[in-house]
Amino acid sequence: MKQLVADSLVKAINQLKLEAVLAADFEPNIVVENAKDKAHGDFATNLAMMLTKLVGKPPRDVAQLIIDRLPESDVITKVAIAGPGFINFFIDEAAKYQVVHEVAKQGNQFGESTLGAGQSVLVEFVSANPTGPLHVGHGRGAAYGASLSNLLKVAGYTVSNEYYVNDAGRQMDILATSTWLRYLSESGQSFPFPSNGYKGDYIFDVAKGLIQQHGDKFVFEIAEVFANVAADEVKDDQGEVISGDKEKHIDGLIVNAKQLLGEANYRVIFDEVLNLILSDIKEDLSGFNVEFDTWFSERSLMDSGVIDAALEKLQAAGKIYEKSGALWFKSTDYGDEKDRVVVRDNGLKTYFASDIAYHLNKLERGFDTLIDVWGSDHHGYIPRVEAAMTAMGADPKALEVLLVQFAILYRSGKKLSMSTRSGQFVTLRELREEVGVDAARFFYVQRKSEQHMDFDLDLAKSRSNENPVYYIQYAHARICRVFEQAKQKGFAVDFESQKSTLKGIKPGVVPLSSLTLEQESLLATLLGKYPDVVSRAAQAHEPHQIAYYLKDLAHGLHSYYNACQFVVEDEAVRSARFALIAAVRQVLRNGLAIIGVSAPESM
RNA sequence: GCGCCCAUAGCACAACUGGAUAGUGCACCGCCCUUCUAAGGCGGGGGUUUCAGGUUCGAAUCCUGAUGGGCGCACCA
Repeated sequence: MKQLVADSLVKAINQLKLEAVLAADFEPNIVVENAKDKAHGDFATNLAMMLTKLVGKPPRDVAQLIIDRLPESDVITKVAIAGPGFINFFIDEAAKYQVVHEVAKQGNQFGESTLGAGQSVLVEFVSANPTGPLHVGHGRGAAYGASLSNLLKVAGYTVSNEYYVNDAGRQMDILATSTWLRYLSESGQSFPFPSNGYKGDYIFDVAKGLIQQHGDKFVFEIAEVFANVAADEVKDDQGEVISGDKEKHIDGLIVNAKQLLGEANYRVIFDEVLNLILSDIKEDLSGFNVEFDTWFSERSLMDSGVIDAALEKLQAAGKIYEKSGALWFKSTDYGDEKDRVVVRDNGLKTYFASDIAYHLNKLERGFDTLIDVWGSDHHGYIPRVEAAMTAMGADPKALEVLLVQFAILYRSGKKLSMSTRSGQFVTLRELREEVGVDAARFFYVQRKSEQHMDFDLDLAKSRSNENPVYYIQYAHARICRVFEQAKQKGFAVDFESQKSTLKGIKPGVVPLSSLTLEQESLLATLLGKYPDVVSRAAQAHEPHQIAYYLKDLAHGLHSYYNACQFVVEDEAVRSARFALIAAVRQVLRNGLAIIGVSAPESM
C-alpha cells in the first residue's frame, strides 16, 4: 500500500522531469510515512518541501504541481495538501481491508520480505567465557541477539547464529586450577583457597565428579602444590591490600598444576569443568529459546593454525613489529589509540590475536556481514578489530559491532549488585525460573539495546496489568477463546486447526464489507503496517520496534473487543469479524515469534 | 586527563532516523462487568525533551560548549 503511494509519486516526478520542471537526472529520495493523525489520512510525504529549493516555488505550490501529475488510482481516494506542505493520502476503506486476506493467504510468512535476499549474515552473540553459569547480564545479549537473528531471517537474510567459546587462555587455566584445588580439598586436604580463584558452587560439583571418576589420581602433597608460589594477597579490615599479589599467586598455582599433573591429566580436569559448564550454558540458552547453529571453539583456532595464518597476513602487510620482546600490531595506522600486542614476550599469543584470527575465519567462511553483539564495556575494542580486518584486506564495513548496555536489576526497589568471581550473582536460570521465559525475553527486548535499562524483577514477575507481555498474550488468548465460544455455539466456521489460521475461510472469499467500525479500520491499518515495521526494525537492528508494534496491535484488539460482539447471529458480520481477528491473531503470533515469546491459546 | 555511549511526564520507556499538536505503560482522578476472560476498555490531569548557543522552511533528533550518569583507556580475557 505504501509502495503504491511511493510508485505514484515516482510517476509524478518523472512527469515533472519531462516538463523540465526538474532536471532529468534528478533522483528524489521519496519518503512515504504512515500518518500519525487520522485527520492526515493514511500516508504522507514531505516530498514537496524537499523540492522547494530545486523548483524555486513555495512548498504548497510544489505540492500542487505533484498532485496534478499523480496517476489515477482507485485505491487512493483523496489527496490533500496540509500544513507547511505535506501531501496526505487517503486510502479507500475497502482496499485497506485487503490486508486481512493477505494475512490469511501468507499465514506465518506474512511480514517476510526480500530485503536481505542473497546476503548471508553471521550473528555472534552471548559468547560468555565458559567459566561459570550465565547470569542476567548475559540475558540481555542473548535475548537481543536471538531476536535480531529472527528479525533478519524474516527480512530475507540467510542467518547463522554463533557462540564463540573462549576455551583457551588464562581465565580457563584459573578455572581448571580452581577445580583441581577444590578436588584436593574435597579429597581431605586443607589449605587456603586462592583469593583470585573461582568460588562458585558448581566448581565443587565438578570436583566431586572427578573424585568419583578418577579417585585420588590427581592428589598431590600441599607442599608440592604451593611450592615456589608467590604469596596470596592479604587484605585488612578496610579491604586494602596489605601484602601479596593475587595474580602472581594464581599464576604460580597454574604452573604447578600443569607440572604436577602433566599435560594429559591437566587436560582431563580442564575439559571436565569446561564441558560441564558449557553443557549447562547450552541447556540454559535452549531453555531461554535461544538456539545457536555453531559453537565455535577458540582452541580450534590455535590447533588449526588460523592464528599463525592471520598474523602472517598482518606481517605481509607490514603491520607487525617487535618491541621489548613482544610482537605488536600497528593498529594506530588505522585510527586506533595505540598499537596492540599480539604475541607476548613470553611467547603466548594474546586474546586479541585469537580474535583477529576468528574474524579472518568468519570472513573466509564467506559471510557478507559479520554482526558481533558485545557488552558495552567492550566498546574500546572495536577500533582494533576493525584495524585488523582492514590490514588483512577486508572491508571493515562488513563488521557491525552492536553494543548492548547492561541491565541493572532491581528487587523490591533495591539495586542488586553482582560480582562474578565471588559466585554472588543472579543467574539467567534463576531469572527464567522466577519470572518465566516469556516475560524475561520481552523485558530485555522492549528496550533499545544501547539504552541503559532497569530490570525490575518484581514487575517482570507480576502477573498483573503492569506487565506488558501479558497484555499482548492476553489479546492472542482472547481471540482463541472467541473461536472456542463460536464453536460451542455451533457456528459453522471451521477453525479446527488453530495453528493454520483461516482454515475454512478461503482467502479473498469472505466479504469484508460488513467491517465499518472505527476499531476495525484501525486494526486493518495496523495490520497493513506490519511488513513495513518488520523491514524497518531489521534494517535498524532494533527488535524493540516489534515489541512496541505488538503493544499497539494488542491495544487495537482489546479496544475492538470491548466495542462489539464477535460471536453474533448475522453471518456476514460474524464471518467478517472472525476473518479480521484471525488476521490479528496471526500477526500477533508472527511478531511474538520474532522476539521469542510464546502465544498461548488461553491464560 | 583522553575516548565512546546515554540524558524525554513523578517512574520505566517510545517517537518511522530532520516533519504536522512529543506518544505508550505504571502511578493519580472519574466512569464501564445480566455481553465472547475486567490480565480489558473509555475519559481526565501531568512536558521549557538536562542547560546555553548554532545550522534551516522545520530540531527530542544534526553541530559546538557546559552539567550529570554509565563504560573504556593491559604484554587480562
